[in-house]
Amino acid sequence: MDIREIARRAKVSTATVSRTINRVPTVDPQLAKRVWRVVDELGYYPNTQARALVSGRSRIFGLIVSEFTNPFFPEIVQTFENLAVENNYEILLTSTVNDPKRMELSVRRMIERRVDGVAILTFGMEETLLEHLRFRSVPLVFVDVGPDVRGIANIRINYQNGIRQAVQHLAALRHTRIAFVSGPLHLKSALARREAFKGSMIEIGLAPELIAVGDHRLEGGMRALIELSRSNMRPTAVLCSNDMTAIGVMRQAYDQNIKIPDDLSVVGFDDIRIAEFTIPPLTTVQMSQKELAKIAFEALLNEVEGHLPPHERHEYELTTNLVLRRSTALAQEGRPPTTSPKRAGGRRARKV
Amino acid sequence: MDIREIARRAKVSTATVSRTINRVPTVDPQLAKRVWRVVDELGYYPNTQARALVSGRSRIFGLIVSEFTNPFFPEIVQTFENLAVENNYEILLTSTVNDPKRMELSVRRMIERRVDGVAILTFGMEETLLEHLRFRSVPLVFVDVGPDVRGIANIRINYQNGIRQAVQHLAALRHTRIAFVSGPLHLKSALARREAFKGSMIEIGLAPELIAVGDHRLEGGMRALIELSRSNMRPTAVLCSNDMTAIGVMRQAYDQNIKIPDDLSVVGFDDIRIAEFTIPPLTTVQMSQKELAKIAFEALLNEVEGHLPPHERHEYELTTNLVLRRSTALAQEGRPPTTSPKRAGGRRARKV
DNA sequence: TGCGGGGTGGAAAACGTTTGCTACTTTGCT
DNA sequence: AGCAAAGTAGCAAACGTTTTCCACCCCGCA
Repeated sequence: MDIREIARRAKVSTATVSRTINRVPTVDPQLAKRVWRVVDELGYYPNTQARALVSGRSRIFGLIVSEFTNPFFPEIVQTFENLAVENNYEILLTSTVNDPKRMELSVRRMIERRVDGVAILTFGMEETLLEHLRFRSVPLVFVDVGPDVRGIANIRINYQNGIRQAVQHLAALRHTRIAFVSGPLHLKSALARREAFKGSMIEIGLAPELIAVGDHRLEGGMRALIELSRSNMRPTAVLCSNDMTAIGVMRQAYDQNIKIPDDLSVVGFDDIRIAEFTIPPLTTVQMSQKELAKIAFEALLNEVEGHLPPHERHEYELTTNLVLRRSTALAQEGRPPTTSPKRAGGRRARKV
Repeated sequence: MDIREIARRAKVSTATVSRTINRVPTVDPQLAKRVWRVVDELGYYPNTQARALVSGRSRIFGLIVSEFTNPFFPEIVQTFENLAVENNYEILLTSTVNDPKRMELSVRRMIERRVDGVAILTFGMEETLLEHLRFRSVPLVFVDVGPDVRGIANIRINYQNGIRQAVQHLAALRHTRIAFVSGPLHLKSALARREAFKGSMIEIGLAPELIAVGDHRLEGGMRALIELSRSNMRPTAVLCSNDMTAIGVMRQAYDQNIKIPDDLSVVGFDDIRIAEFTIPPLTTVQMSQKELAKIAFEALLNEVEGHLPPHERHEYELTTNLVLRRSTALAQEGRPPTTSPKRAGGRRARKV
């Protein structure tokens, strides 16, 4: 069943059917009504492929992430989809799983399906691949550390803001031996977080000495805590480069019978969904995934439909903020005899 | 840049280019090589929309889930995508967010993009909507409780298996007061789980009396534990209808200073990713999301490309299995003085 | 030498839309 | 009443492929 069938039954031309469906205002309301009736009766749905072919616009946005199973992304995908349906777009969702082959494939898939724009929300994309997209002048939006190139929108992330808040929060709780567990150091985003930590410590006269390197995953957090608790400057608080690391730290603490937050304060980064569900709920620096997705989508929409000056570099910013939950407490030395009555019975000798 | 451009430069017809690209064996290797060179030089990528238009096959599979932020789905989406790229398919991912409007939109989007098949991995889809798909004879695969209709593939889930294992595991640990926290009772899948629990209890001579109803979310689990611990038959073990519920139970237990697993054993259902990361790691009944996605994808592929008898009802089965972690232990009464040395110091009087 | 047949490559139709152009109808004004 | 202008609707080309014929070439055989 195609547009011609509709035209025949409504006794009009296909042009009129097309115009009716696309709500072109020049068609007579009488006719339009007739067309709509047939459309509804037959349950006609226009063929998007044919549309795309002739109009040159697919109404598809590509979304490249690294892995869906990375808890950072589901919220992003959901928000992106919500915006997409609102604006009559479809999403071509692609994951790189950190595999160069898959990255290349991702880009190829985007091009073959003729997406109208691509949001690249993964770190560590090879620049040569992007040339393919830029070459076809597909609008692009990058997060955080996109190549500094005209014609690519960029979302800069203000790590400093949230991390400073976290450090100062810990300092206010009388912590001085504050450790940092970084992410893998080849990631620009991980480096940026570490630098923000150092800066924030120095600002308030503390030495950023206790730094362990993790891998942004559970295991790295666990290892890092082992390493840190062996040091002779054992920390009373740990700030982590992401939430999974923090969860790893808490898990390791549990295994070593270190009570959180009584014996050790832990702060994460990202505020992924489950941060709220850990035991205890994790205090963390929020980098709003909703907001990020929203900015990314709107940036794309701007590039495609808005009338921004082309070939300019468009910058957006996302800031980060501390959200307090229950994984931090006064440092042990300075704490009054009884703190939170609910979490009684914490103060047992540390085992390590 | 299109196929004609390639044809011109390679001095062949578009037909030959098309055949070359599609690896039709009748084209002369000499010519083919010439074509490929031009293709590579120009970085030509065929236009999928044009392809789809003429071939009638979009090479897109629809995937309908309820919400990406539901931790049950990311693994499914990831696996589905992996299989898709392997088979040169694209995914049209759609979420219903449990909103009838969005469900309708989901179906409409599938039809407009002319997907080759749809996997419906959400519970509670309105049947009338599916008529639209069936009417266009789009291959469908349902999970669990699809309408019993010819031409729709169905993945049956064997809840009984895993739940029986869970109950017997608890019984073996000398638990007798085993409670169940169900999901929302309008969900067939929740009902099935509850029935499986009842059956498994009765089988071994225990009365399935302690049943609270939750909502498959954290909050429901928390409320359920409050309710259960008020009862005069306080349970020593709780089996939950899904993992989020179990996490809620554990959270509530933490707040009430009930030690898990020492004072209370907890078992979840689903084995979502984070079940491994809770404190303590959650013992749960695994309903493999990878496996589910795989079955769904292959079912679709069978319907589309395989030569199964059409108009027959194809059934698949997914079984469930208990995976042991650390949220269960011997019931308190029957436990020897020292159990796991690592988790020392649990045995404090319960506060509730 | 002539003919049949297998193997290759090309011309052109088709897929289902949108849209520029044209032609017709109506309206309003003089 | 006659004409211009405005408002509507239709014709047909175009989008970029695949695929069906069909024609051609070359080979082998009689």
